[in-house]
Amino acid sequence: MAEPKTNELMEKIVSLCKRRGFVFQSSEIYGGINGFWDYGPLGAELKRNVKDLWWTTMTRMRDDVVGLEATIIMSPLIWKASGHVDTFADLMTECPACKKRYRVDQVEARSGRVYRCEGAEGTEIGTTRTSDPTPATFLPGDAPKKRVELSFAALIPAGKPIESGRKKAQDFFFNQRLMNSPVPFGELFVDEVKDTTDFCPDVQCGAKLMSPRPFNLMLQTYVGPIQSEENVAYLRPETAQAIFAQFKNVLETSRQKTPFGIAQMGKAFRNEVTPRNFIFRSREFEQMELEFFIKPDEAVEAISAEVTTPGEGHPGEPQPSWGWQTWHKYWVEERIKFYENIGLPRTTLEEYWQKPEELAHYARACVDILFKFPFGTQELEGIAARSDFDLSQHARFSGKSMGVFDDDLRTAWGKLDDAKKQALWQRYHDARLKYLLKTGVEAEKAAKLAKDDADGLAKGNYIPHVIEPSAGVDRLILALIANAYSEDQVPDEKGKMETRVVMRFHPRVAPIKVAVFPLLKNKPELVKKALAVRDLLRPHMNVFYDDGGAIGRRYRRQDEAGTPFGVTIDFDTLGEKGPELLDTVTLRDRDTCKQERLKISELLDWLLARVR
RNA sequence: GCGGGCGUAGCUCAAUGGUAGAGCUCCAGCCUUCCAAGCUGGUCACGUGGGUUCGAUUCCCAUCGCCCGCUCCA
Repeated sequence: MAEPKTNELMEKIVSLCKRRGFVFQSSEIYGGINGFWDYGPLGAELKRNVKDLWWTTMTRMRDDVVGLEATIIMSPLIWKASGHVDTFADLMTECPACKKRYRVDQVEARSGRVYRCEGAEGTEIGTTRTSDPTPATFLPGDAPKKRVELSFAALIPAGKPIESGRKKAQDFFFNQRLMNSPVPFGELFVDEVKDTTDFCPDVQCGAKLMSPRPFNLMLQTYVGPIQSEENVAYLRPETAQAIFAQFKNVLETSRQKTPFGIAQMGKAFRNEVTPRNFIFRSREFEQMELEFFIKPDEAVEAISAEVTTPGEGHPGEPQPSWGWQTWHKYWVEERIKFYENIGLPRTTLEEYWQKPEELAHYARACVDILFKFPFGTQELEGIAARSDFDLSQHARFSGKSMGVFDDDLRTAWGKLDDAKKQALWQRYHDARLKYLLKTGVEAEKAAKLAKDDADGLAKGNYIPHVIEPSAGVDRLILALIANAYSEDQVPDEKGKMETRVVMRFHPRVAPIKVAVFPLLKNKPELVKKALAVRDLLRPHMNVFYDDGGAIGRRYRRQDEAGTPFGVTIDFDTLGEKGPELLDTVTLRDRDTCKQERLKISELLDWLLARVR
C-alpha cells in the first residue's frame, strides 16, 4: 500500500466540509473536543440518505431481515459475555528508548543478559527547539555539565557482549535527554534472565519497558445517582451485542425462521487511543450492522442432503442448501453491490480476505471491504462469519436458552440413515466441545454439555450461526465525500478557463436533489413561477431555492454542495419565445454543465427516475 | 498516551511589543436574459488560560485543537 501522500487532498476535503456545512468540529467554539465531529446541514442530509438506503436495502426490500433499535446503555453483563470488558481493557506499555507502544499481552518473551545503570553524566546540548530564537550554542569543552538520574536497563541477547548495553543507554536513551557524550554510572550486569516480557521486543532496542497501564476502550458512566463500582455501565462499543441479547424476543415476535437477520443502526462509542483522519476514526460513531442467523452446516446437510460451497461471484438467490461459506460469500457480494449502488465505483473498493492468523478467535472467516481513501486504503465494512459464538456466550452468561427449534430439521433427521445421523451428530458434538473448551469450561462439564447439544440437534434444536456485515456510517460518508470531490476546468463568462470544484455524489445520496432558480430576481413573474416549481417538487425530494446573485454563481454554489440538477425558470417558461416553450424549464446537469429543456409537467417524474 | 510540526476573518495569506490589513466568500440593496460579471454598503479573526511588561496577537509557560509517526479499529 505504498500510495503517495495526498494530505493536500484531505485538507481540501476538510476545508470544503466546513465551508459548505458538511462536517464541523464538535464544540468548536470551546476549542473543540478530540475525536468528535458534528454534521452540518448538508452532512446531515447526506448521512440520512445513506442510512435510509441501507435500511431500505437491508430490511424493507427483504422478507428475511427485520429491524431493531436498542439502547446505547445496556446491562454491563452483556459486555462481560461478549468479551469486551476483558479484551477491551488492554494493558499498554511503552518503551522509554524507542518510544514504541505495545499491548502487554503481545510482548513476546525473550531471554538474555541484562545491562543496567542508574543514570548518566554528560554535557548540555544547545537547545534545539525551533521556537527558541537564540538557541544556545557551546564551544567544545565549554558546555555546562549535566547529570541525569534515571535508571535504564536493556536486555542483551545471548551472543552479544553485555557491554553493548552501555552504547544503547548512550545512543537511545540519554542522548534524547539533551546530553552530549553521556557516561553512565551505577552500572550493573545481570546474568541470564529467561523468558521475560519486561523488555522492548524490538531487536535493535531491548530497553526495559515502562510499567503497564490499563487502557479500556469502552466509555464508562454510572447508572443511578451513586458513582460506585457496582453502578458502572458502558456506552456500547458496537451495536451488534444488542441484537444477540434480543435475539429470542425478535425471533418470537417476528415470525421469522432461520435463515433470517436482524438489522440495527446506531451510535457506538470507543475511547480510541488516537482518533485520526477526520471522521474516519472518531470516539462517537455510527454503525449499520446486520446479524444474519443461519442453520449450522450439520442441519443444512441433514435437510438438503448436501451443503453447497460458493464459487466465483455472487451466488444468486438464497437456497436451502447453502452452508455458512455460501452465505458469507453472498453477503460480501450483496454489500459490494450496495456500495456500487450509492456511487462508489468497484475500482475504488478492495476486498480483503483475512488470513487465518489474523482472525479473531471466534471467527471462521472475515472479509474487509476497503475503500481507497486519500490517506490510504482502509476498512469500510467487515463481514465476519462468527459461528455460534455470540449466541452461545449469551446463553452461558445469562443462563437463558438461545437455541431455536427447527421443524424442517426434525422431520429430515428422522429420514436419515444411521451412519449419516452418527456422522452429523459427531461433527456437531466436536464443534460444540471445541467451543466450550476454548471458552474455559472444564473438561468434564464440557463433554456433557457437548453431548446434550448434539442430542438436541437430533431433535431439531441448535444455536444459529451468524454472518455479520458490519459497516461504519461515518467512514462511509467520508468515502462518499472523498470519492465525490473533483476539480475540473470550465470556461467563465469571458471564455477564460477556471477551476470548478464539484461534488459528484450519486443522485441517490446527494444532500440536495435539485435546485430551483428564477433567472432574475427582480422579475416577479419569474420568481412566482420558480416558487411554484419549488412547491411542486418539495414534497418528493430535498429542493433548494436560490435567487441570489447571477445565475452562474448559483450553479457553482450547487456544484460544491453536490446537487445533481438545477432547474431555471426563464423567459421562455413564460412563453416569451412562443407557445411551444411555454411552461418548459432549463434543466442543468451538474457533471456536464449541459442544459436541456423540459416541460414542468414532466419534471417530477424525470427527477424521481434519477434520484431514486 | 508518546514523539515531531502547526494555530491571525468562513477560506487563502499579510503586518505588528502600542489591540490588526487584503483578496475571495458571506449578507443587504441596485443591476443582471444561463455558468463565481458590475456598483454601493455591511458582518466576521489574533484557539484558550496564566506569566513577563506601563502595555502581549507578537516573548515565556501551560492547556486545547489540527496534521504526521507509533498504536488501534467499524
